[in-house]
Amino acid sequence: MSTASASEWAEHARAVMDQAGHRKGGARNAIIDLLAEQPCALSAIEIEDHLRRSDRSASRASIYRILELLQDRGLVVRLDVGDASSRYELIDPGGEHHHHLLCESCGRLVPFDDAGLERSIDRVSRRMGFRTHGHEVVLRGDCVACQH
Amino acid sequence: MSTASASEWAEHARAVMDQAGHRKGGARNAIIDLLAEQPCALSAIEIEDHLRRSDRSASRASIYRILELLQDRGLVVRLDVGDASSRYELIDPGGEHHHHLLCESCGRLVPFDDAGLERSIDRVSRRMGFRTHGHEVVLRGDCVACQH
DNA sequence: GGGCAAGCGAGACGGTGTCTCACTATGGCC
DNA sequence: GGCCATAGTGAGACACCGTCTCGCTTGCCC
Ligand SMILES: [Zn+2]
Ligand SMILES: [Zn+2]
Ligand SMILES: [Zn+2]
Ligand SMILES: [Zn+2]
Repeated sequence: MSTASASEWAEHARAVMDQAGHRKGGARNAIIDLLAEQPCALSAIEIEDHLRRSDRSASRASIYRILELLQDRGLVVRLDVGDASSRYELIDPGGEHHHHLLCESCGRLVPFDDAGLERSIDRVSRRMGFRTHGHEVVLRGDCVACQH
Repeated sequence: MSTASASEWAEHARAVMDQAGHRKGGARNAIIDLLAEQPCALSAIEIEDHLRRSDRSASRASIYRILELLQDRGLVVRLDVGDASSRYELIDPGGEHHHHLLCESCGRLVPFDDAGLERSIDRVSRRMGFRTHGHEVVLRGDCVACQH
């Protein structure tokens, strides 16, 4: 998620919302810009804090409302790693996505991607007869930095 | 999770707790028995409800306390599918485990397992240099019954 | 049986996420 | 540009899950 592709995503997101008939919105623009420059997922509370410290804050209700809108349009994905709060991150319009290791030592979320893993998921999904719209993989353990 | 292996697990769980120096406990026994007869994961609130309707209820504090104990001993696994509450299910002492499809139509949790998926997870974990203690895979979509 | 610590219950508490409702801003229309 | 309908937003009340405290109960060892 380089700076270039990040602002690309922001424009893409705004275009999608515009095309869907939504008016412009200050809070929504601020959230889109914030998400665009993140390397990985943010919780709703983290978004609230970041915005409060910037020049454009947003109320909690708006944050959840906007995140749900962005999810419905396929612009953002919500992921739950089980630490009492969901996190949100942008979806690459090119279809690329990644998964996460939750480090039990430092608590950080480490992204990774793997084509073989994606193929396995597709395969088992077909074998079971599911029609899947998405999936989530969370590893728990120690990241590279935390293996003393 | 047949009835036979379920009661096996209950005995196994009680033996592990006993060997770890824990005294007997009524609430703990009730929770172990309840988990043993479940085909898939239950939330803490569902456990509370089930027990309240039975002849041996347990307070919420005890439920969470006991579930954490069982987790620490590797008898139970907690999984989060993102609907605002964690769910708990027993771990097969033979090492077998499964993953889940969360059906977006009927809301049910459908278990499945797949050796290829497990291999992929091991492989990517090694490739990234993680030391993992566990993992979670959640598919979202429609189960077989919900594909009109 | 007596004593003590583990096990447990009841309820207060905190944080995340939802809901309502009034206010503000946007874009179409004149 | 000015008006209006309504989408967008903010503030706060609210609900829920999970945590914590603290006093009571129960199992276990002597
Ligand atoms: Zn990420
Ligand atoms: Zn994937
Ligand atoms: Zn299950
Ligand atoms: Zn697995």
